[in-house]
Amino acid sequence: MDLSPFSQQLHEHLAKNHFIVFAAECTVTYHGRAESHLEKGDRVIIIKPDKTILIHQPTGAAPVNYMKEGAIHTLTSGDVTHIHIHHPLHKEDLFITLYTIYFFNAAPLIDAETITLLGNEKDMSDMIYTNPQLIEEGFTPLSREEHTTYGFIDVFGYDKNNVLVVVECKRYAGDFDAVAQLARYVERIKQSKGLSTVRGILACQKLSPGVKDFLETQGFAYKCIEPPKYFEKHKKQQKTLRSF
Amino acid sequence: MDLSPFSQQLHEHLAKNHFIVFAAECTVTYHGRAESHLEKGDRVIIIKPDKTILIHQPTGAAPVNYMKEGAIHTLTSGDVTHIHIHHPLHKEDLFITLYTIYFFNAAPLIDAETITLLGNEKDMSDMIYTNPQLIEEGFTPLSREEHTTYGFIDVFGYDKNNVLVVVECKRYAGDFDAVAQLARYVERIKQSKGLSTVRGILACQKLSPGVKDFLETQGFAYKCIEPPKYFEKHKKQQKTLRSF
DNA sequence: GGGGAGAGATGCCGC
DNA sequence: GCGGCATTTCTCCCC
Repeated sequence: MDLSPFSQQLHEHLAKNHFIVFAAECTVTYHGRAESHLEKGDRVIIIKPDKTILIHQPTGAAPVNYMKEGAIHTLTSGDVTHIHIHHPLHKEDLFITLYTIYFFNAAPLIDAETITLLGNEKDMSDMIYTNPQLIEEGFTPLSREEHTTYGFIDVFGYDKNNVLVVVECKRYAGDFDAVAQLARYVERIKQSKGLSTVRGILACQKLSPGVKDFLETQGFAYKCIEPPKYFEKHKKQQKTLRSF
Repeated sequence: MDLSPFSQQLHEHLAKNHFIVFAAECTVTYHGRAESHLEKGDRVIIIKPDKTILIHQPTGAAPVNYMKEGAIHTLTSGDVTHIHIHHPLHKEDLFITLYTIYFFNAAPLIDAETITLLGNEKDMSDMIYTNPQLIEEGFTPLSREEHTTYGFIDVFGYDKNNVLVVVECKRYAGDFDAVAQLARYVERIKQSKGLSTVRGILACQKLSPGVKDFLETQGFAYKCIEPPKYFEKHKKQQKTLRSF
């Protein structure tokens, strides 16, 4: 049995590892970490050169269904086209049935660039290493060892009285989980170093409601610190012709 | 100054709230919760009817840049086309410069369907309500109160000795954070009810390494439970013609 | 609108 | 590969 003209076209672009984008009326079923089903509707389907597939509805930022790199795509066509995407490693299956194709495009896209991102938690702990007085007067960070047997500690060092201090950074609001993390790290440091006193400081822009009390109950402190931003803001908007 | 033919086309589809998809060689800069920059390369850009924008590189499941619903798109064109996306509520800005357009498509897509998803944590706690013996013999769940002042407790009830039990469900591996959650809930229940003894049970498929000891140190128990799956698995693969 | 918590989270790094 | 942890997490739901 031959494939339909559309399936044949899709097949050829898949074989060439093209970036494929099309809009279709379709149904979608997923079996894997969970089970999902989506009745007939219009969606945009993206298949990347690495065989990542994304299915987008007309609203929302997240794909309604997807499959990550490493899947095997299989086509079947009769009155309608079926795509079966199987991921052997994750033991997942995605079944798409295409009823109407609204548009179709594919091209061999090339992109060697990697995004540069600044203002994350790593930048925050870097800033504290460079400017330890942001935590408090007399704070001396130890040489950087992020991934040690002690755990994944953002910053640690000694205070002016030579007491070990563990600092947990959060970009925005410090929540209960952040306090739980800090408690685990302080406990691990105490055990591994055989110390009875280790201080814990939560460094963030603000605290979630109720966290301040919880933090103090545990014997820890809060230090207000904002994450760094290096790029200049475009204060002056570009001269524009039309807006939506 | 007039817009270029491409900008004019884009402008019209934006005005009509169409689902827009195009591939372009472009640069992208973001200012907001963090700062990012991406040098010239080939990407696929999606603009949804709700003005959500997604920028995808040829690999990976996550968009390299994006802006959620509620943004204002502004076009400027000369030798190249600039799109400025501004989100007044989130105080975010995205600047895209388009150098080459590889393909362009837009259509008024309609989708009234909502995805049906099964096998999540809610389904798991529903299953425990219906089959309380999964936790242990004699366990009696109380009426469902997910969002109380105590917090967001998955299941709670009495054991055969009339001792209050808090159950925290996890779909896959129970980790340190799950134990911390359980501890918070048990503590809040003890305080609010004035009880000295409240049991805590972590219900999940398996435990992360080290969590078993931590759980027992805190005086809590582990119960192995798998999340429910309702849809039949497609055991028999469809007859296929070609695979990738 | 903001906070808490789950997610088929994704992605990165280290072991 | 699995595990831990940040994320411009996203999304839902409730206050």
